[in-house]
Amino acid sequence: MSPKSQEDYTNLHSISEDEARELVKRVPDQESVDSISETFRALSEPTRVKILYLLASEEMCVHDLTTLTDSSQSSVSHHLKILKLNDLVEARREGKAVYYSLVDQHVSGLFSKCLEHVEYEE
Amino acid sequence: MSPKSQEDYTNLHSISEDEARELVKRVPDQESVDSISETFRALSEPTRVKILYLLASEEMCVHDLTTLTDSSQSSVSHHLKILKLNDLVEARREGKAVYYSLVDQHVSGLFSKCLEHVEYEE
DNA sequence: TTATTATATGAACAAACTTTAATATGATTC
DNA sequence: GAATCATATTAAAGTTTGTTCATATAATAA
Repeated sequence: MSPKSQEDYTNLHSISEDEARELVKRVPDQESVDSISETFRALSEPTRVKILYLLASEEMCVHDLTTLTDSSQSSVSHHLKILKLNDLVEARREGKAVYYSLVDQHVSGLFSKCLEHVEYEE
Repeated sequence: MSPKSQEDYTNLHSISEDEARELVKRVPDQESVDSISETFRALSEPTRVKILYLLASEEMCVHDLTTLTDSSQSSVSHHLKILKLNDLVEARREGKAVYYSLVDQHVSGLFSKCLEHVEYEE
């Protein structure tokens, strides 16, 4: 798991100590686990999901994102900041407007996978 | 976006009204957006991420998940409940123990995609 | 039946998150 | 430079989330 995690695998019930060691190897280290969960957290809010779906097609200014997501300007700005901090979107300024776009295409992949799951739940 | 969302696309800045209508069609309806963000929320906590990585290999009882994630029994139970409510894991009882396992393989796919992104950020 | 083991649940508290309102900053136009 | 437009930031308020502690339930063993 991580260098600091305890490694006392005596007292396991459903798996052996050896299995435990193998399984734990397949869990990313703590830093990666934290990055993964932070990324998912950035994707865990409806307005942010909408923003990313809109940006999946093309870049857009904040004003238009505000209109199309039916949220307040301030709220959209806050959400964009969170997405940016997680390297999901990037911004470029052109005159008074700031245009946001997706950083990479992994996001779209994540959404497809997530939709597959959601639809699987039915 | 959703049947209830406003559809006043006059006053857009960076895209045309027609583009707006096209883009909005590509955003899932509100219910799907909510499901997607809820699923991501379930994945947005480090202990839950670890649990899912462990279960990706094989089913496991709560006690062993508690040991391997280095969390308290109560905390793991609460997390498992959230994962179950989101149809990410399922449980079967065998004697005193309850064994949890992944519901489907989409989760592993989601993790790979997310790791790709996290590593891309570097 | 009582005790023990494994897991789940409920309440309480702190920490984190989201929204709003007000204001600040940056860029353009008059 | 003053006014305006687009976006960002800050602080405050309300809400949600995660942990812990205590306790409940379920199954088995003594």
